[in-house]
Amino acid sequence: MIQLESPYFDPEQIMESGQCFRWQKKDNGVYCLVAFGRYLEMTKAGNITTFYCDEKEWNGLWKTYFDIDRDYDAISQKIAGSGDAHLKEAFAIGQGIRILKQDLWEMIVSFMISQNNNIPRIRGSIEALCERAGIKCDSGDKMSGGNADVSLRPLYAFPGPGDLDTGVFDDKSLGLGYRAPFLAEMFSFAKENPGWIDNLREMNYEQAMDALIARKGIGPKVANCICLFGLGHVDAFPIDTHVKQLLARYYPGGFDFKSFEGVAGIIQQYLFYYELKNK
DNA sequence: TTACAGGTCTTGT
DNA sequence: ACAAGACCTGTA
Repeated sequence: MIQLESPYFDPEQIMESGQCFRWQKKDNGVYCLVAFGRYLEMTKAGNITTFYCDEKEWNGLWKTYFDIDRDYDAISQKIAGSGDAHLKEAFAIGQGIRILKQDLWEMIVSFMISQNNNIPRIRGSIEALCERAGIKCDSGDKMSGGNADVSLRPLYAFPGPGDLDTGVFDDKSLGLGYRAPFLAEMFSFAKENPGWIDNLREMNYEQAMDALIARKGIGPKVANCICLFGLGHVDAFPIDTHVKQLLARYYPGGFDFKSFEGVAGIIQQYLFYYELKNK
């Protein structure tokens, strides 16, 4: 196992910050997730988070996924030194949030599903797609305490572009609604153009935004989420219905983006989380 | 019944 | 360029 001591890591807050849809909290307080085809469990006690994996897997995969190398203390100090009282409040509530570096393709599909939708249905649709593809994730033997509830555990890897039949999206039980044709088109496009995804990784923020928005079913908000959570462009600042409301209410004179250049996307998560907590 | 959910597309000006 | 209106569907 791996242990991390930091006030800037909280599984509960990350899970509720809306950037990931496949994390789960089990009855015994264990958090679990599937990413990049791997299953992982975590627990938190005080400022110490325990990850149930070995050092090789930690260094090769999760360290990047959890954004471990970023200096969140510097962000904390930047916020403390700002004159933004609302942001300070938000950070006090959600300082355990991090920007996950998630699988790019998974982010594209997940946030396409998220448009004009609610969290429970988004999660249901995503999990249903994973089950439909039926690719077992590499999990097995690493369950904390050996008491994992298999019925709750996400068992399937996220399907790649070629892992689902195009007809699957017509199935109403997936709950995709009017987004189904967008997704069918994206899956078939990505399958026929395997270089498209890799090219996105080589682009800067503006280029990636243009390439993403060119696809049907991806607008500015979804593209920003993909840039932020899948490409690590931390200047991306997704403006959804909640952020729009919060900006109008707490920043009527305009938000000071210049002061937070280079971390705007992370700031957005604190604000978003705080807004949700207050509703 | 209506409104809303981490929006986007299409159409009309 | 910008403003409506439509859109699947579960939940309150």
